[in-house]
Amino acid sequence: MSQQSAPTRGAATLHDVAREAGVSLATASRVLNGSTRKVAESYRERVEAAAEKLGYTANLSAQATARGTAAIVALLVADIADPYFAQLASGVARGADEAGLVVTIAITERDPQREVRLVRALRGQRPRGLILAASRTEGADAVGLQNELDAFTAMGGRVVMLGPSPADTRSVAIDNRSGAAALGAELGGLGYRDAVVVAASEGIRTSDDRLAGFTEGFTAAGGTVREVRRAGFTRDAGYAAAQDLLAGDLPAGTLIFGISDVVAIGIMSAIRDAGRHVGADVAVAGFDDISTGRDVRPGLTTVRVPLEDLGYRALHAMLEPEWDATQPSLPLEVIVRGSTPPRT
Amino acid sequence: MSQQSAPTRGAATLHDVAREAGVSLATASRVLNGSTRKVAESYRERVEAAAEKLGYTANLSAQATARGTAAIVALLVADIADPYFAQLASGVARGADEAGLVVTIAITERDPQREVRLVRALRGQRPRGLILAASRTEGADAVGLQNELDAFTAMGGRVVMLGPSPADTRSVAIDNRSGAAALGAELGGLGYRDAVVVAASEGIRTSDDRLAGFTEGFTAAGGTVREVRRAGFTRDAGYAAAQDLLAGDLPAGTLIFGISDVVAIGIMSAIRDAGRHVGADVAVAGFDDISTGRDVRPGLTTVRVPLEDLGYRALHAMLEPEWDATQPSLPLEVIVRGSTPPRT
DNA sequence: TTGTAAGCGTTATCAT
DNA sequence: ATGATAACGCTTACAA
Repeated sequence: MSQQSAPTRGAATLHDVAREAGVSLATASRVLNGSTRKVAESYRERVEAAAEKLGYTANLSAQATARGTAAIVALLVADIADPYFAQLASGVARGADEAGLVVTIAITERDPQREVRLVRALRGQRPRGLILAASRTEGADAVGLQNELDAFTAMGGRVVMLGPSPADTRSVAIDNRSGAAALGAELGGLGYRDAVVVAASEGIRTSDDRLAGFTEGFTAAGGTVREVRRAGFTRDAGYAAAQDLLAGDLPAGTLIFGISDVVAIGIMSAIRDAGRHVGADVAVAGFDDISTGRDVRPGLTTVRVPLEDLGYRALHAMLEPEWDATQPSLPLEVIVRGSTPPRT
Repeated sequence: MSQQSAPTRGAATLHDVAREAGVSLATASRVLNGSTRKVAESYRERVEAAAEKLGYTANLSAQATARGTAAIVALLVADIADPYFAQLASGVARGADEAGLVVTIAITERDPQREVRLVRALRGQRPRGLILAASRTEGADAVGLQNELDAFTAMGGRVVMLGPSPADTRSVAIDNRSGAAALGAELGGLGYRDAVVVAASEGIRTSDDRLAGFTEGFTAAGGTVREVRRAGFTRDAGYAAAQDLLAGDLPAGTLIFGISDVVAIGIMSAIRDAGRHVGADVAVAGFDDISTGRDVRPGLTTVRVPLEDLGYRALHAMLEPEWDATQPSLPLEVIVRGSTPPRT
């Protein structure tokens, strides 16, 4: 029945239901849409029957206009095809579903300007909250974003950031630094002595923290970070960086730490495409433990971040009436797999 | 600034803008929100200045109530963490962005009943359209869904299905059958003689078509499908099925065709965890060409489906005023990688 | 407990 | 070209 778009109006309205049930609009509203008010059982039944009969669904937009806020949570991610964000989104969606919220998703494409525009546009939905994954929190772009976010909170919206965030912003963070330090220590303990880090550009907190942590842990365990390569957070950036690295002379036994699993997986592919062997020849480690890491061979050594959970918690951080900034960080766990065999 | 929710109404309204600019509500509306009507340059400027000054953003809900339809497209996927759906979603998001639409996403968890509930809930948003990926189109559950969808189209909404769909429904489909046939033929040509297919349950069109096509092509090329294992569309289902298969006696040189790449990747992992070798020992092929397939080793032989593109096209199929059912299928291409080396 | 009616922020019709 | 003003579908004091 995809006939040429009919007069648009077709759905049964609350009005229709009320008439059908022979009650007032108010009564119908009270029984159908969450209200604490009581209504007589007989009426309730009639209204429900009428609603069912007419196939009534509340018009969320109208509800939102009347209430001033919509049962929506908006999620901003860099790239939904990236498993990292996809897993995060999955957790957000689960939490939202439980809370009766609809999830609206927007893709920033890692473009800060675009992100600002998106926030502004999403603000128009009057969502209950905004969840931002991977946003710049420093630098020139950050202030434009912050203005937009302030406008949003000023009108009663809640903002949650995943990862590092300004002091007065709700956030769900992990301790990138100590996680990376633990990874560095572990790898040092395994006998690795030379490492190259493929990181994102300086000024990106997540990257900076992981780099600093790793260096700290690895150095303490007797290793040396020979070089830091600046790439992005994508698989292809990792691939390219590794390709470049391999073109020079990369001593066998070197460890490459990719700032995220996605990057690390790109690195692994580059190594193999260059005819070298991941593990025995060049070791690789990542961070996040995205599910793909289980399926590549050798398995990718990494730091496990409960991504789904993170998304779920972000949603709840948004729901919470009061925000307690002193949230415990989520547990991080080093997972050693075949990509970093013990060096003896 | 997450102080206790301030005066709640905080955002500047069109009314405010109009007053600030000293024009009528109507004029302000005409300037700010797409209207073909003309308004004098001097007014236009004043309104725009006022809007800028006040940080005005149109209230989409109010707009939607007034217009009767929201600038929203709702997307239903089984699981957003699954790369197949994530890539699809990515294309939808891109198209929506270009068209000035917001994407709302809902997760069905492969539960038909849940899907019906979700469609009903989403209907409440009065979205411009609904894009369904991987829905049952037959069986008892399908009728409940169809009712819900009919109600939606009756009120002017558009429905697009990805994959097989009822005759009068807009859809973007690929020719699973011939793609799988081409794959089967190619693999037969490579020298494979015995295959096991890990499919989804019977009655799921996509699975049925791929199975039928593969069997057809493989048989014609001189091979035999020894067995069909029923699993699901997930990585873990593939893993489990393969584990089971390997527990019996699976002759070396057997080819396992996973009904989708996600399944095939699970199969590959199971094979390796069982201490056997993918490729030389047991060959594996999949379908979809999700990006992960590039990063596993050996690379996964598959049929390339332009997923991102598919999502993008679905969005456009929704936008199209008239729907021409005779759309050409998207091109499918067999990609042979290391998981199915030539058998000599 | 139930109903009346005044909003909510926009759009769109109809005069001017 | 501009401006009143009646919808849009729903919520929510305030009455009854």
